[in-house]
Amino acid sequence: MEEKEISQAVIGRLPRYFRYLGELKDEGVERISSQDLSELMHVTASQIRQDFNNFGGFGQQGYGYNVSFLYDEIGKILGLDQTHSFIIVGAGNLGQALGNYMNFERRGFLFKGIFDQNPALVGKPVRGIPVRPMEELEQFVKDNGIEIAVLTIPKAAAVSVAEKLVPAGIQAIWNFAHVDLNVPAGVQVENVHLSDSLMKLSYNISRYRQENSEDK
Amino acid sequence: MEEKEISQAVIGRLPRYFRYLGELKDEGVERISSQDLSELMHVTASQIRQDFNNFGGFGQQGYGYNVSFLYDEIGKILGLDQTHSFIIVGAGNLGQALGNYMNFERRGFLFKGIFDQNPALVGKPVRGIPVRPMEELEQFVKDNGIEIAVLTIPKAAAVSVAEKLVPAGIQAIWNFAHVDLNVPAGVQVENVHLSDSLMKLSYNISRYRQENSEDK
DNA sequence: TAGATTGTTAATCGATTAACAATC
DNA sequence: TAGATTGTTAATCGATTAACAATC
Repeated sequence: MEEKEISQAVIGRLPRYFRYLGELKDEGVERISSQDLSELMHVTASQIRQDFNNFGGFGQQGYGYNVSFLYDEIGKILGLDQTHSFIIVGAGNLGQALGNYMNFERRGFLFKGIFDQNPALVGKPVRGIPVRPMEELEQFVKDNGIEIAVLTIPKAAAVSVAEKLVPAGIQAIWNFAHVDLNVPAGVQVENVHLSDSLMKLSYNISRYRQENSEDK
Repeated sequence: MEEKEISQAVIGRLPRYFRYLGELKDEGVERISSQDLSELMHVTASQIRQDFNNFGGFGQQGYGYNVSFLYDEIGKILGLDQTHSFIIVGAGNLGQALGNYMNFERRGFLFKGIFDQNPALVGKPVRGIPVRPMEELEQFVKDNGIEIAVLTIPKAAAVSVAEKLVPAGIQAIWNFAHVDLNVPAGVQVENVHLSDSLMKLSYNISRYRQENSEDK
């Protein structure tokens, strides 16, 4: 029964495959070889074949991969054949921006509610859904079987909100707060630490400058 | 002269060290051993020492690491001892949210301008800075020596905007558009693909469910 | 069938962890 | 000095790449 665990390195590449295959599909491309895909995506053909084979044989010798089939299969692996309900906790700039971002819907992520502890924001509609007070958070998650909570609140608040969400039955947290959350195994956490990302960019700017001044 | 290249795996961990050290510093902690830090951060002490030693010896045998010193050093490595000017291209929900996000300033990232091709948005102030029309983008980058462009525009527009930014002298692109940008070496690109992140989360939800239904 | 291309095993590479001598 | 803890080398682990037999 014990399926071999797929490494997060592989998982991390799946969305990119999914994107390229979606584009190929839209262009009407029917089949593609690992070689052609590797040139398009700038990765090795070997890696592509290894990655896909983690999930079973999607291709055919002498033919390659059927674009549409492979696209659908990767979608299923990513769970995109199902819908996922989500709420946003924190109706500040970022929370509202994510609430208004329509593209998540297209992938089956359904925006169900948004919460804030600031009374001035409560009632304000975000994409037609009024901001709810924080007091209603746990009951709302329970009543509506919410799967994903998006945390766009300051880090001080994030830890305690996570602690409330877990017993309410949340299954996953998409964490934009700049703090590491400690949740039980079984609750998935995906961090988006924007300032970390910006720091990496900053490092690479500095490094490049240094390299090019040294080489003089 | 050839410095040994630091792997991106190491770079990717630096912001997290920086965050923990900043918190320790704020708490008034003066020194910490790799062992103690490893327990706090849930990584191995060995990795911590290896990571730091990529940049030279920051510690002292028998003592550990001076928190404040190490914090400053990592800040320097990340280029946070210098300021970086940035502009935002795309004044939609996400662009405005990032413009209003104050915390970047604290790390030396200075918000210099915001652009949009929608005439209805032009002139609208975002954190006191009026949205400029796209036509002014290149000249503005040149005139103000802008280092970083934040792309919060649809993917179709992102590729052509990047092609304009490069000759205008942009040094780095923080790319929120869901597309891979092809820029010359020397222009740093850091991608924030939110939907990819959400797909990973979705995968982990599905995987966990499967594992726990199989084990029944 | 012959050619093309996968699936998969083996080889390589790089990153992580362990171990310990150096040294504060 | 003795104890603690780094810096660094060696061992292990995992991920990537190469190679090729299987097969469409």
